[in-house]
Amino acid sequence: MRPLPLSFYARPAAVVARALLGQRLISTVGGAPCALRIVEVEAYIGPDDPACHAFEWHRSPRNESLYGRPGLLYVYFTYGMHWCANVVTEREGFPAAVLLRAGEPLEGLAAMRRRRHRAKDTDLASGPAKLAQALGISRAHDGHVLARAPVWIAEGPPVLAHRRGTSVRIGVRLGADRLLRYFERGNPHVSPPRG
DNA sequence: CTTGAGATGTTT
DNA sequence: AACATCTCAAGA
Repeated sequence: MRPLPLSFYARPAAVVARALLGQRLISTVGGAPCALRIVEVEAYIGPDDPACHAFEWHRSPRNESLYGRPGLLYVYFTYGMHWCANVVTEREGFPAAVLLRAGEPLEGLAAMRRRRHRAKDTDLASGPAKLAQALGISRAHDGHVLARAPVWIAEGPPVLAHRRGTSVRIGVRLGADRLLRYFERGNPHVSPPRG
């Protein structure tokens, strides 16, 4: 399927986050095509956001991709064993991104189950590290342009506002006042809490 | 359904 | 010491 234009990502991170709900995330890592419908995301927005990895313009080899052009993948390693995938947004030089938190499996279920050992379908990609693992995304894909293989996003039916839920971001202490998590309400592939 | 602990390594 | 997490086991 045809990738979204890179101009899609050159907007405020919260706008891109909401627009990403319902889009199709595709991976051909490892050869087998896999596709997820994006059902949960979070925005991390710039040097004033204490939960953003680039708070106060912090810059290091780890988060270099955050400062790149919109449409790049920012992949980071966390908790000693997990990878998480973000989409860089806004403009080059301004660090803002959308964390891809959960997806509903559409294609390539066998390959995703292989990478996710014993997972039920609602456990294949219902969390950021699960999603990255299901699609085979890791360090090798940090800085990859989301407009070509092996990872890209194609157009899908958007999640309309009345089906959308909003909450604080999961697992963050600083910046916990901001409502920057967006998800499709009631979808069992969203990570808890699903309300 | 919930809670709690352990795994594991990079960054601060 | 904290961390944008997951899994398993145990309890309600």
